[in-house]
Amino acid sequence: MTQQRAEETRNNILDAAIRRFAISGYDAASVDDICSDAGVSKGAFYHHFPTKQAIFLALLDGWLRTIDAGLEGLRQPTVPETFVHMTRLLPVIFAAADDRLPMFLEFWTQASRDETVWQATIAPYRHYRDHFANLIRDGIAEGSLKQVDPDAAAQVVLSLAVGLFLQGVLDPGGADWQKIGEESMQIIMNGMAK
Amino acid sequence: MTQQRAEETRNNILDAAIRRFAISGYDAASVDDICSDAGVSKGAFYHHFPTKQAIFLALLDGWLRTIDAGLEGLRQPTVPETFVHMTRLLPVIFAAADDRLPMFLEFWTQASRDETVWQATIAPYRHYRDHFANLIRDGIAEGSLKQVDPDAAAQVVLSLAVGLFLQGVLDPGGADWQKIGEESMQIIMNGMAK
DNA sequence: ATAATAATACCGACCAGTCGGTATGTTTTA
DNA sequence: TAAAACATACCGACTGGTCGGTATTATTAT
Repeated sequence: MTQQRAEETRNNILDAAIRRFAISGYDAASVDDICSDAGVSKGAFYHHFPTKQAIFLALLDGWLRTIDAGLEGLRQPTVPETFVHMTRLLPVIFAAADDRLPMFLEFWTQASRDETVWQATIAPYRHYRDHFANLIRDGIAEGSLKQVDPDAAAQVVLSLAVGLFLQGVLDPGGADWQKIGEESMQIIMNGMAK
Repeated sequence: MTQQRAEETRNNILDAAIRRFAISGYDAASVDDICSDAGVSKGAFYHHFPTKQAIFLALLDGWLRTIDAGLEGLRQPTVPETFVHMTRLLPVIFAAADDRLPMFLEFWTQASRDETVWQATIAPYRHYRDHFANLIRDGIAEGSLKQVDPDAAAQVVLSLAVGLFLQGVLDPGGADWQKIGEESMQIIMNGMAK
């Protein structure tokens, strides 16, 4: 029960920051905004986070953990099935974190300009690519995929995922993204299947 | 020959704006920055553009015209070949407009928050999707593609393009994007080919 | 158990500087 | 000379971050 209040305050600040960044963007969202939204003073803010960027990185870190967790334990009988099954994550992601989605654009935008943010944002994608590449290697080994270049193929999957995600964020009503996602993956797996 | 000087000034402002937005982002790039970079006074700026957003939209408009122009006249003997050939645009886009690329992130970020920018940024993607869908319909008609849902398949292509582009912007050295692009499209076409 | 002490959490006024935009004046062009 | 093009000076609102000080909680001594 030590720092219960402190942790609550910290979470309030994080939640408010998500909201504000999503609405106004990183630059436009002022620390004062975040504080008043969180019902907390500026002093409290700078007690918990050294800079404005620090809270941004904290949010990013939380997101990556969420995705990592989602990618575990969805293995299916065959590798192509596993990939297709993966698209089931899409509606979950979209639904469970509706207001957070614009944050990703913030992550990417900041990453293109700030080396620190870049390291924290982009580097993990290479981790996902490796993950996919290993899956594809398994598929080749089990005979369900033909002998494609695993790294290139993994990149294809990753690009598609990123593209789907970005469009889903920007144009939620533009298509049935769950359906598109599943069909996309199906087509790609068709193209690589033996 | 009336407004020759005026047009030159206008172009200087536009060029400087591209540079500044790419470096610092829309919010952080100040009008003063743009003006001094363009070697022009603030009065001149507001003589040519009513607001800061107006110059942003002007840049966006120019970009969409460029892409539209690039998509013309690359028709190949068959539809799958046409799509694969399309990936040849990638290095051209990347090379010819290196410093402008981060601007796209700005476009997307702004679009997620501003209805006006959204209309100007996202709506055109539906236009591209229709373009792709028509191509796919042609492919089905000519017998090179099997009977996929044209709209869904077009969305796949578009998502892949967006994903490739975004990753290329964020991580230029992370992969050989030209190669990845070509192989991706190849895989997708394999998945849809008859 | 309780008082004393120390550490943490929090407050809000304040700073120096920046922002987009305007008002007004000067120069260039037709 | 009238209008268009450009320059300069300036405004009020707002920025991220600091700082002196105050509650609140945890630790230790008695």
